[in-house]
Amino acid sequence: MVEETSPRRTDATLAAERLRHEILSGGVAPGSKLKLASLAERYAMSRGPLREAATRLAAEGLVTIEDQKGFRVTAISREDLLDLTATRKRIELLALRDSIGHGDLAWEGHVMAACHVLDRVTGSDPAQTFSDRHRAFHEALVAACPSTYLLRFREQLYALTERYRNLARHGDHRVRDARDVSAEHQAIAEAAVSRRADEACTLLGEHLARTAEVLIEAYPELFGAS
Amino acid sequence: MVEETSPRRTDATLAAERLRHEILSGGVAPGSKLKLASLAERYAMSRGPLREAATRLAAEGLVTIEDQKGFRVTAISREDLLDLTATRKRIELLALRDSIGHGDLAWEGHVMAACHVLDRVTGSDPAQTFSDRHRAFHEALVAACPSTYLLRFREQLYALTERYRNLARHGDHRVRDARDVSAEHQAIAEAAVSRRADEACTLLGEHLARTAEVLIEAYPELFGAS
DNA sequence: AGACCCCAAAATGTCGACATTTTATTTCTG
DNA sequence: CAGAAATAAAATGTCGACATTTTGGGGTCT
Repeated sequence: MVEETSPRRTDATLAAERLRHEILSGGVAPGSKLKLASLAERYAMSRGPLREAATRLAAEGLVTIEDQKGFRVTAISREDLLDLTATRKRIELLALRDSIGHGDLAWEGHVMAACHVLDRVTGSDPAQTFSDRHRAFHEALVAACPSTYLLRFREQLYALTERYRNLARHGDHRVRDARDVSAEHQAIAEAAVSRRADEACTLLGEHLARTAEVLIEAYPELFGAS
Repeated sequence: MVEETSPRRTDATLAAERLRHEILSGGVAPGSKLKLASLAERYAMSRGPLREAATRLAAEGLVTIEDQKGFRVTAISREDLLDLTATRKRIELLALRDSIGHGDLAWEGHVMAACHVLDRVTGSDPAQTFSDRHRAFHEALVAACPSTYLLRFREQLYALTERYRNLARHGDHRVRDARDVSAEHQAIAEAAVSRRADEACTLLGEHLARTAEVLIEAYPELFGAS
């Protein structure tokens, strides 16, 4: 999907990107209010663009709007994580199967490249964080899916999952996977480019489920302090 | 789904509802610009709330934003309709299967009620238009699906489809179905409440595909004047 | 005639200020 | 002292005005 970057991004767009990054990376606590006044000061702009940015994020499920009471970061819960994971699995598998069916040689190359870069330590280029490379890999897997709607939904769900992941990591660092994530990724990539759709879907499904399990275990009670 | 109606809706929310209705009913041509100035005059409010309303509608896919160039009604195309239909079919079938699996007796009642009311002529209550009842029926079918994410996606896709339908009807009236839509609805409802999931999904899938065919045929070239 | 530049009209994006609602604090009462 | 009413503080929602960008038209030069 080509990023239609406008020649000159508007303040609202810029604010949306920045705020999205803050929420996704776990910088602001779930359920906390978005005080536009302080945000406006930090971002060095008026409240107008901030309102629009928050509205856009609300569309992605990262922010909730309550009339006359402003915006607040969407709360998290065990049920939400379960629903999110289950739905993501379904959507993601549909997209993967499509992608395997439609992908050409270039697609295979991108998948293998993203998989290769994923685990290696990119010593000199920390501009691409691990989260970015991880996102790029999963995106490459489904990139050949022809349905823009499905891909849009998938992206939304991926973003929401990423927030949970970053919140868990931010909370305490004991979320270290006992599993070999690297091997899982490689197995998925190989099955995908080899056009073994059933196997790839099975592997990806297990991969997602396992990720969710780790996250659920990471939240003993799910009451974030702040 | 309980409508969390805030005690006092804000102007932006009101504008969003009104504008959504206008776009869905085919009042404004696809691809046309949303001139906020004239809209502000018609709605008797400032451009601020209008901006927010348009932003929300952009999240639902009814409006597209281009930085520095404002908002415009999302364009329509044959490919978009095809993708939309295919994706909707997938999502809708997932939701229906879930709903059949989880629905209780009350759900069965609501489905049958919505189906019964659908075709009958409600002589004295035109407040519920046919579109509303049609929407209510399809919503009742999947109402027992436990996944809020899936239902949200389904609702979005349904709305987008409804726009195409209204545009076709608005364009020229020869979009009269040769098929017996009423019978199709009834068959789906019966299969659903009888817990014959496979049959219900097959019927609903054919129903959706047939609707899309009618729409595609309704657009000879798909170049809206204006 | 066609392409280019320049300029005016219109529309967008942003800001600061005001009215209203919510939220927190104080004060009064039983 | 508890609880509720009254009040003060803060935050939201909305408006009108200004700066910037896009858009459309006219004129000029090759």
